Amino acid sequence: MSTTSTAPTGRRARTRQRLIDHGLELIERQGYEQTTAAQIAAAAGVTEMTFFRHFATKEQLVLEDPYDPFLASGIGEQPRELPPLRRAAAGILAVWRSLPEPEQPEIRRRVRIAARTPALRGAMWRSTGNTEAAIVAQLVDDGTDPLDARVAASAVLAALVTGLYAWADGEVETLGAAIERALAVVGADRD
Amino acid sequence: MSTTSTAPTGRRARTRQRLIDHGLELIERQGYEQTTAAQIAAAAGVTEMTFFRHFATKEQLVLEDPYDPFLASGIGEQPRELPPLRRAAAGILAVWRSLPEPEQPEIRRRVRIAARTPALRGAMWRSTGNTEAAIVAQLVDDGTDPLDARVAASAVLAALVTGLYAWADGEVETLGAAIERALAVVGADRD
DNA sequence: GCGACTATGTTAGTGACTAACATTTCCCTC
DNA sequence: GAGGGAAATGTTAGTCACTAACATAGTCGC
Repeated sequence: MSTTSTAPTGRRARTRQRLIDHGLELIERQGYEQTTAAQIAAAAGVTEMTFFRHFATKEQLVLEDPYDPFLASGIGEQPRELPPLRRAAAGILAVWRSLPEPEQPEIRRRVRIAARTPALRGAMWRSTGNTEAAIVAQLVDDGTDPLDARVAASAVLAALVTGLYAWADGEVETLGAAIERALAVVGADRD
Repeated sequence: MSTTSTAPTGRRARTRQRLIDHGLELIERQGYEQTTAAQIAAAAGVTEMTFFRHFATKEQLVLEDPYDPFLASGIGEQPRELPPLRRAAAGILAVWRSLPEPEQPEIRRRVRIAARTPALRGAMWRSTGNTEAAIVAQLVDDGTDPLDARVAASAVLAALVTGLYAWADGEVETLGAAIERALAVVGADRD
């Protein structure tokens, strides 16, 4: 096997990347609804069918899960006396602070498109499913009632996504600042 | 003008009601994706075109905003010392407690369908737009920073919707109990 | 170079919607 | 209780997201 496990370079990977590049550019220029899958495919030098073989839906071209179930991993280290919402928020904040800064320009481009496209704002919630499940599992593991855990997880992710939108729109300088503020509102630090 | 402002009974209203009745029944029996707009229209004795004249999208047949911007009206009466998330949660809880019990069977039917249909879970967030805006406006009016207000509003609504799902799925006995629990998790009462 | 496998192309279809125009049904007025 | 005009619905012909079945073309190990 090749050692370049992080950046595959086969034919399929190249086609996929062309679809992403041309797709995001077209969508930013013309808007999401005004850009058809066929257009993107043509721009990438490929047929519509091939587009859908790479992305099950048009949404997925934009919403390549920017979320990460890994975010939930810090929750277990938070004091159990805290109520679930604050434990979740504090745990995510701790993980975030320990992470290297991610690929911001690419993520921001995607989030900005999602923030401006009503149809995608809804889809964004679906794409957080894995992360939400991970947060719920972690909270329940630590003894939280399952319903309370689901409520807390959805609230924390809603706050996070809202913060991301603000960052993508330029209301907040850095991604880090947006996340810190969003999590503060849901009680990551004591209020 | 007629005095029956609450229950229109014209031809259009009757057609709309037939579409809702047959639509919800078909969808509950066969699933949302498996039920086409044409099927629903035929069951209601009209054409597909008429269906879309009553509901801009198939989603809207199910998601006739069960949310109410009126929920935001109690936020102004909460103490301003509270952080925004808790003010929003406490305000909504206060309004809820002051309301008469709504039409539960109909709402529950809709929420249950939405809870079981991934495509609708995303759409549900879009349909809370008005309520979210009302909460944000109320918080900002009372002096909250706009970004914090948006984060708090989205978190409160996420909690509410998650509670509603649990109620529709039968995990919580009453709608009231579901709402109280969901709002408690986001700090409606002191923790 | 040659097969096996993978990536892409072709064709034909379904279903959610939209636009433009024709037709029916209701209801209000005289 | 006709008649006219608006509201409600029907018809037709599309576009676009997405799917299925089968055909072709690159690619890679050997």
